[in-house]
Amino acid sequence: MLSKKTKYALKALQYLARAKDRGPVLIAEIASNEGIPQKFLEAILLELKKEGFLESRKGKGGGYFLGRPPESITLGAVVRKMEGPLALLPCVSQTAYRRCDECHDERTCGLRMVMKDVRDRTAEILDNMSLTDVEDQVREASAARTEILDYVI
Amino acid sequence: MLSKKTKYALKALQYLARAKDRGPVLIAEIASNEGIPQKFLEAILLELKKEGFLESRKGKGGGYFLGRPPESITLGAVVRKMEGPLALLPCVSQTAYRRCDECHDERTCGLRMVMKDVRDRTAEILDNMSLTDVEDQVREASAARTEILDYVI
DNA sequence: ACTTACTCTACTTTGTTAATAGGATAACTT
DNA sequence: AAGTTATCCTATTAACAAAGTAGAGTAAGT
Repeated sequence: MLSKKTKYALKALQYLARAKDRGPVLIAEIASNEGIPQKFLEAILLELKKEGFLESRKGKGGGYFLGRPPESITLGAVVRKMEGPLALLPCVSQTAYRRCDECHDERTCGLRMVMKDVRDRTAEILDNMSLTDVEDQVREASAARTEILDYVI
Repeated sequence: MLSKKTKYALKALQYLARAKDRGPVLIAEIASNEGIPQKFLEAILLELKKEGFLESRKGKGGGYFLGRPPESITLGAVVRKMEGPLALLPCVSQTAYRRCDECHDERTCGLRMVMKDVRDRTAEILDNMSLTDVEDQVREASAARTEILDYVI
């Protein structure tokens, strides 16, 4: 399971992607609209800023906004930053490889082969899914729902 | 990442799958061969027994052995038992669904759609991978390695 | 100067992970 | 029946991470 911190980070980024033409957005606005504790969100946004995902302005008219175009921010990058490696075992992580100390021979570890497969598929999905892609999916899904409703009515 | 507990459980089950024609195996043997703290492993095996994956006999000649045929024990089932749901968000878990309290509308949550996809692919791999399948994969990989060596020599 | 809003440090609470210690119980052997 | 073997069970622990909270500091606009 993703931690709440990671989920909050993703929600906030999506919010800011949707608001990208409105200028800086207040932490308070994101917090209240997305149901995130404000103080906790402050820390999260700061972390995202340090990574370059976000920028901010202080004082009146200030707030947070995307630091890079939304199509260049992938869920994979965000999850890795907040949660750590996608892999289920250290020995199959691309970004944070570590040997399993109990393992005799990595090359013939069955568990490793399976978990590598899981990691690769997860990475394939998350690394190819940008904030823009997510919004597009939402729009498609909403459109499909509306069509169904039209048909029913 | 999987917890060590889960990894130990999987290693122990694989060990017992390989030893399935040798009768009961001592906790101490598994612990020393797989590099697992013995007392910790005791608790893990007990848990696996309660779930029906294992059976045991006490006293001399006793030990642990598989409670079901190895082809019927999937990595998915073991991971779910030891680690909890495969899903990255509670709202996409098949086995332990729970609403995300901050979420406005589950049907149009972009995050949910993506994470459902990740869950489904993970489940597809792990639920179709039995202890026997893992061993078969290992054998295949070893055979391939040997062929390459033969070729090189 | 005043207000606004992000920034930073420190702390708390709660829960989980990864064990360890020690005795109880069951089964087999002699 | 006594002794040995090996699992079973309860309790405790240290270390760490998750999910916040409190409060003062700093930069920017009016």
